[in-house]
Amino acid sequence: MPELPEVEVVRRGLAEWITGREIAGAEVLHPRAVRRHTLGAEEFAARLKGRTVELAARRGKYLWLPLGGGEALLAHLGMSGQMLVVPADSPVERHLRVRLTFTDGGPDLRFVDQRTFGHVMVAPLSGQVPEPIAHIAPDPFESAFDDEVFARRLRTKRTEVKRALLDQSLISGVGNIYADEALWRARLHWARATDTLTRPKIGELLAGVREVMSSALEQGGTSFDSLYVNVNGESGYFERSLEAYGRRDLPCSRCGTPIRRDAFMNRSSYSCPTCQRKPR
DNA sequence: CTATTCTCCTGAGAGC
DNA sequence: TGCTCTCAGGAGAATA
Repeated sequence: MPELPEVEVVRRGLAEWITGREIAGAEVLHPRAVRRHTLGAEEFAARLKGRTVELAARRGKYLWLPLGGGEALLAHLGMSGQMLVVPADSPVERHLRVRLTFTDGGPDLRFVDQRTFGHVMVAPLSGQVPEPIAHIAPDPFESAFDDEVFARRLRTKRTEVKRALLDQSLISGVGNIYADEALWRARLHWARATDTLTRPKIGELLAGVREVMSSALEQGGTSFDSLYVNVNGESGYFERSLEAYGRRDLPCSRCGTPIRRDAFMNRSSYSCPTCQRKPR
């Protein structure tokens, strides 16, 4: 559920509330949350103790907190992960997985994750980016993202355009929801073969990705309040602004045709049968 | 090498 | 009411 805009909302919250603070201790309440930290939960906690958070960074759906010494606390929210900034004496959340306390006695940073697809780890930085995510492409809001390189790589692939959008090594930050929204904006069917896309159409697709994510980010900002870093996918934006995703049988806002749901990669794909013509 | 499928997980909601 | 089934889906691992 959390895609680039939601993760960016979290990053901003962390930048505001966690930057410059020294970690007093870390507690791992569920080992699965640190499964990608190869040295284990105890080492994870020990590695964090006494470290100071320098800033909050993000690429695509990953976010990380540089800790100095060439290392960072790297996090992926998965499906249901939340980073909450809550008073240290707040009751333990039902799905609390990792808890960080700080030497200033201020609010905790808590990683809460119902479905445990998310994870956190301490990882070395290689340049600006944590080593474990070096294979991830820049996201479309980074200056490092090159539209021409994306277009070239996209047309070289032999797959469907939606699969390509979800391929984080090609473009990062796009998940199932914003993929459907971007395709609707670009009037592209999800199954369109990437090697048949024209350069102008790829331009429309990238514009669609950027527009929908920018718009979502503007509205995502509203779900953040002072002591609470919210990753609440269903708030505000989803009710009002989605044009395709989750709108099965509802009229397309451009042409009135009922939106169609197709099975796609063991999940769903929503599109307008009229605006987004199925390829032969 | 590339492209695709499998797997992990919990809770909400539907259907009987 | 309480059970079973389906669905939600990111991304690394496994497979074709």
